[in-house]
Amino acid sequence: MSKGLPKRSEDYSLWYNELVKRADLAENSPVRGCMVIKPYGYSIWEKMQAELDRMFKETGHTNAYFPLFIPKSFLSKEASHVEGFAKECAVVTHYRLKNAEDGSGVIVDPEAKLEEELIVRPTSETVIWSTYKNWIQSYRDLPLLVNQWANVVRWEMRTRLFLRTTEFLWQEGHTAHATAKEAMAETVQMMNVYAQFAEEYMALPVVKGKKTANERFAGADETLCIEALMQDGKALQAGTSHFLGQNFAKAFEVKFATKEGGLDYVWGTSWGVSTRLMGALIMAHSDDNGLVLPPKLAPFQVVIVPIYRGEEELTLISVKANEIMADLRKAGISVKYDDRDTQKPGWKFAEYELKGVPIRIGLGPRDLENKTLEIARRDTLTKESFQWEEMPIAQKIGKLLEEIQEQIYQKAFDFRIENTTEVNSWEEFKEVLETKAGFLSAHWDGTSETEEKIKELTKATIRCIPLDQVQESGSCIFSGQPSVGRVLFAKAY
RNA sequence: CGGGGUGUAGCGUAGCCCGGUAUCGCGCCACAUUUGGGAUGUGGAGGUCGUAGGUUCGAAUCCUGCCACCCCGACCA
Repeated sequence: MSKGLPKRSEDYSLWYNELVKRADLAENSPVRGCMVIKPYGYSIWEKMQAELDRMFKETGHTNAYFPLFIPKSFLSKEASHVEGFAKECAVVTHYRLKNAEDGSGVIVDPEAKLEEELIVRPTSETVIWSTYKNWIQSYRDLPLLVNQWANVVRWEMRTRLFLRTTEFLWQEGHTAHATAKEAMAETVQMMNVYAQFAEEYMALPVVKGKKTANERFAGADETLCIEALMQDGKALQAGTSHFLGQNFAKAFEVKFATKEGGLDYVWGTSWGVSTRLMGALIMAHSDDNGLVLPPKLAPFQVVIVPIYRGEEELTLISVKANEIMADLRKAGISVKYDDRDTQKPGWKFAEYELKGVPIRIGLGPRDLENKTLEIARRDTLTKESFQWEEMPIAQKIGKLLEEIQEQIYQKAFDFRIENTTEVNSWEEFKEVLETKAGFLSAHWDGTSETEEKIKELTKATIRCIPLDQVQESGSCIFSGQPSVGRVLFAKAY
């Protein structure tokens, strides 16, 4: 039992915030809305980065880095883009400080005003497309497949650790193509990469879909997304992939000589996932005892806790523990041996449960005598006694890790199925939303007006038009107008 | 940015209404006994009471501004 971690059923938000802090993932910083990502939390992010980066490279992308600052004029070149981001931009107006004459400290030097203000990037489309103009002349320069790992700033009204912070870390892919078809294929491909990552590594089942015009990225012609369901029944947009059409190419005059000898604007995409995925990971699997991490993303997959009285016992146990560690590491399993004498075993058990370590091995004199190990699973909180002779330890643990990865996915998947409800009337819609929440699969007439009205009345939005949407005729739950298929509604983070 | 709430030691808090220099628990340090689910005892350290002003002989307490955090709206990955 974790000491005083709030219960999910009592106060989900409080549970989330406390968990993030107590599991040493992140904490608030002195700057409003910004967070310090602590070493344990950052290790998880690094694991995510490593897998995503590998997947991006396997699909032909390379990394580059563009500047943090964007000239103000760039932002206004694409009309809907500036409209979407203008209200949440941090602006640099001066480049120097000086000592106040009254000795009260340091002040902004009014002499050092910038001629053109700089925007701290909320996203990098503009600065990247202004650069692409110089990189692209011919169809031979295409496709251009670039990703960058960066921080961005969006001055949000309300922030929450990982889910919405003023500054966040992310990756943004920006590609340029000769044809719309190719760009669209890229957009779809990257959504699939995200979905695969979420499901295989985060053990997070997602719905792949298309955003409605209302929810689309500012400057995109089409936005694809992956949507996940959290334990409190709210949806979380976990990643987006945008088909930009020729919007940014036109705004930044990016033309290329076609194979046929013509001149055309290039077609673009952009796609990103952020540290918000950390929030999704935490909320999807964790319980009232703390974090539950999927083995594929855990900073260490196994922790060995020695149980001993006195130096001699510890020495004997450590010999066996080192042997186990060597075996596990040889099999590619990450393991930590916590032989600190400063904390007691019970304390360590609780601590590693809070931190979500998938497997804990207890090793004491009784085990040495009986040739056993105590193996405890974080996801089910069950313990078993393992005989050394039963099978090689690396094989045992390897199998168990796979099983855990699979089971937490399955648990989240079952949860999503149970919490996806088909509704067929406005009354039913409102009732299910209030009593059960989750995804509501319902007919919609396809108009923004209806979507807005529903949002206004219930706070629920259309999370996506699922890619696997079944074509069936029905009538809109709100307007009664004809509809060709169901879309997913939910309250969202 | 609007409404509500909170801010006192690393963390959680009492004290505030009714002004007199801060309570308790956890944690921390030392020693001893302990170690298979967050040990026990004894001793000890640690506080510009979020911050800047104001009122007062005197402010954690009363007043004002600011900052941060939480909840509810509007905004959003």
